[in-house]
Amino acid sequence: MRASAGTSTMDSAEPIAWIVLGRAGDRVDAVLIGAEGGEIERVALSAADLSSRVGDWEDRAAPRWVWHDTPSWYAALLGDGVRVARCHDLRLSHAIIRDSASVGDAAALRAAVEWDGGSVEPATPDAAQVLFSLDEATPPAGPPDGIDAALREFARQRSAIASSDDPARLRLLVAAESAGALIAVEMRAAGLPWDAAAHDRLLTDELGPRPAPGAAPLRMQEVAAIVRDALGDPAANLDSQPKLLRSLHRVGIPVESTSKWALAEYEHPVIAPLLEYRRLARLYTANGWAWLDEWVKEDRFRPVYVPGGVVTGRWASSGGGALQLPRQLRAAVRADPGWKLVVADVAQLEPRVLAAMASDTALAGAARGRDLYAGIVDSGVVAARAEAKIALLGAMYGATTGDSARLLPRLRSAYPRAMALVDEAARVGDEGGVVSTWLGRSSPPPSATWHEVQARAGDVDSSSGDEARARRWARDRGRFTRNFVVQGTAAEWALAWLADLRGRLAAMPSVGDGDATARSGPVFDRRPHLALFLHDEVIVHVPEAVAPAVADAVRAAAAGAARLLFGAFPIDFPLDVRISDTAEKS
DNA sequence: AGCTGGATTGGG
DNA sequence: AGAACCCAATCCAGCT
Repeated sequence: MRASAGTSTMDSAEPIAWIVLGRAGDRVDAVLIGAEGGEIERVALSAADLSSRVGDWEDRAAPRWVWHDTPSWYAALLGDGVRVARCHDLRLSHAIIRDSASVGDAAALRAAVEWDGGSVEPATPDAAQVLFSLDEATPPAGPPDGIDAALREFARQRSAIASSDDPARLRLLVAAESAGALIAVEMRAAGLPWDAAAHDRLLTDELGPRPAPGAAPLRMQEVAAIVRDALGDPAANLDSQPKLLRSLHRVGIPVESTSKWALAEYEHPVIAPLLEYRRLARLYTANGWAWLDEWVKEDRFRPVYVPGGVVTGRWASSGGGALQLPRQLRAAVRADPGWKLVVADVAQLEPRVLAAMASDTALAGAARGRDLYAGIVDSGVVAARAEAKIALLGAMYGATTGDSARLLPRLRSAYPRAMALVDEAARVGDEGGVVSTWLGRSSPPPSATWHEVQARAGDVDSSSGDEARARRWARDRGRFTRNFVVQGTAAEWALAWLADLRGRLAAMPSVGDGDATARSGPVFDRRPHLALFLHDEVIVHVPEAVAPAVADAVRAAAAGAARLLFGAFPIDFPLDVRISDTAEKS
């Protein structure tokens, strides 16, 4: 290896397309690769130089960075103020390509089981735990981080993609997934602007002052006393489901569950205060002061996002409950002084994606430029918006009973192509097959147990119980694959939207010297940045002056995502976009 | 003591 | 009013 890339790198005939990184103790190995896949140069760096060298290469060559796991490289780069435009996350790409039904030969990838694990990043924000974990005898499982392993895996992946039925789509998918990995790290680094004082006021208004450790909040105690009074039992336990159930039975409420809906069936003085108690308890335990202390530091909520954490390709989160931001708490999401939030969500993302996947021009027409459900009503398919919604959701989720199932025949005759697509996905899953999203993410195959259950039902001496169970499992799987193709493709659209938007934000001018900066870290304190992503919603934290331009960029990115996935097919993805100080929904 | 599964409520 | 898909987080009960 040469000690330095020098200037010869930039003068060489072949431009740099990829730079693969790997670790070896305190050394970082970088391998520069040309567009044709040929190795241009190998460079050894000291870990201390990594950020400045990556920054130089990024400015001069704008390569796609290839690394084993995005968080374990990119978090430190961002901390040093280095942003990169593109990467190829080997771990995430491995999982997609390995399972994609479009890949002809995935045997080599399946054999490389060392790439199957999760990210090595800690699930908690506590840096001390990272240090301790390094001292452990058994390091946390994760993909290999050396250069040779990375080069071999990268070669396997490129070869497998080339063997795919549609290499361009699969390339698009791994690029989008990798862009998501960058964005997840960036959003954690920048954080969601969170007004801890406003959150505290909200808690105090609802629950009373913060209680001493071990004590319940005052307002919860008061409501609990009313509930116990109505139960005629001063010692009733309101937090244990079985005990509460027995208490309810004693006062003549024959519920079988203590859920909100079951209780709503009965008229009794205990019901209203009990529901109020549950609401307060939920707020206190899930998003109370303890949550605030743990997850909000210096007015930033920094959750751990897990790209690709859901089988369908949706993101998951680990800790903090980032993907369940309760409506009530949106008031605590607050832009820094001189900054605004651009809050945007897509109306009816999944049915629009379905219309485009199926080339269903009738459904796309109903969706054009307006509320999709209203469009279905206007087309005379059903009488009311609520019916349109329930029928379409039922079609995508696989409802078999109730109003939704009753309305399905009307959808089938109005939108035969869209309905055929989901019905076919259900049939394939029901029969044990694998289905794929628009870009080629495939559903996992049925488990060995699933196959055993089906096989047992086919035996000559199978019982009716065996057969009923096999049918039930088959139908369950059919509903899963039915939904998988739509939810998974919607996740791909959302990734494309996010990646396009990220590029537009990076191209916007940063704030001037006299303007307010945000408390969002070295890369993001002077420019608009993504602050939250929630399946079909984004929140961008922006300098006040550029808020309208960012709102336009969010819309343009949605149009870009539609073009990227569905080309010229006429499908709209209208957004609800608000410029505001908080993230509250209208 | 620590794990798992059920119940519940929150998100899409 | 619920059902039907994908989830996370909490607490409690019951188990090892």
